[in-house]
Amino acid sequence: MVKKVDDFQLDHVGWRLWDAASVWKEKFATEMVAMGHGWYREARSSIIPHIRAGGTRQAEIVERMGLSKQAVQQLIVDLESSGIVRRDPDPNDGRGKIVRFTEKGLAAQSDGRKAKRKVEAEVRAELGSQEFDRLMDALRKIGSGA
Amino acid sequence: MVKKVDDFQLDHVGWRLWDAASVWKEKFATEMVAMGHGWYREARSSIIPHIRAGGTRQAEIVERMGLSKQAVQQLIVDLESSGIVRRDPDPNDGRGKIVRFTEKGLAAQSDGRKAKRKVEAEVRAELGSQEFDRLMDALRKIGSGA
DNA sequence: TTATATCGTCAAGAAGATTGACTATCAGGG
DNA sequence: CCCTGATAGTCAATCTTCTTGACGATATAA
Repeated sequence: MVKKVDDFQLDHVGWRLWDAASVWKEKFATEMVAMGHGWYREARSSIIPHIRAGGTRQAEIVERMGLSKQAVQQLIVDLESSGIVRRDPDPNDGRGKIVRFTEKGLAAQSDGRKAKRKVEAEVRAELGSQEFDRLMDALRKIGSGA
Repeated sequence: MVKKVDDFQLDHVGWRLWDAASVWKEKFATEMVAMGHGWYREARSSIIPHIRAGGTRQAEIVERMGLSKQAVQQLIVDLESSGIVRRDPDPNDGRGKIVRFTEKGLAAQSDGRKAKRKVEAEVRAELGSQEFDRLMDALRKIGSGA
């Protein structure tokens, strides 16, 4: 199925942003699957960039992602059962847990970066370097300010 | 809750596009609610721009939206029970149904256009007209081609 | 007229996220 | 040292959005 715009009222920034973001996600997911990460799914993978090399506390991931702690937990549990991350108790806080990559997780993270670079390079080629940089500037301006 | 980027790996086109699209959606929803459309929710409202003044066949909406026909139907049923649209049998095809706006629906569509213009104007003001136009060009290039 | 395809519907369920209720732990003030 | 209140994580139930599967009715073409 193909989305259409033409004669209706869809040619505005909001839709264009969403559409472009969708294209990006699809390309990225395709790359990840091609690299053998069959477990890859949007929601799960959205956690990955929030885990530091040395591990990140669950509460910090919650804060960073802007989701409820329960939602984040469910995603982490899924990633855990897929062998992407593991959780250790926080030595400095008996309540806390630290989320760390497993070997498999580190590989996924590395492939994720590879996929990101590849898709980004495609977009840059499509637009030209200068226009790409201008796009990024504009997006940063109208984004959430992060 | 606030999303964060800083020292992680989130400053790339995909995330920026998604983030900017999120900001847009939130602003738009806020406008709609402010105009009294309490029924407004993202999924439901995504149908509205696909209904023509003279009505649109359900099957055409399905094709345009790129969702399953069942998903589209559920959204239409919801809109119907909120009094936004009604459905008449298609006089030219005993199988088909034509989705039309009610009075309330026409008002919502009109307010939707108003909200769109308002939010778009905000973004244009933030970027400057020239940069805004360049952004739109770039987004059209990297979008789904519609 | 008889296949075949299309249009819409009903039902069940997966995926992602939410809210509410609860336990364990921490940190600060008496 | 012991309350009090805030924080970290968990468990359970539920909501929204969308999917797949099965189906009846109508259209189209051989």
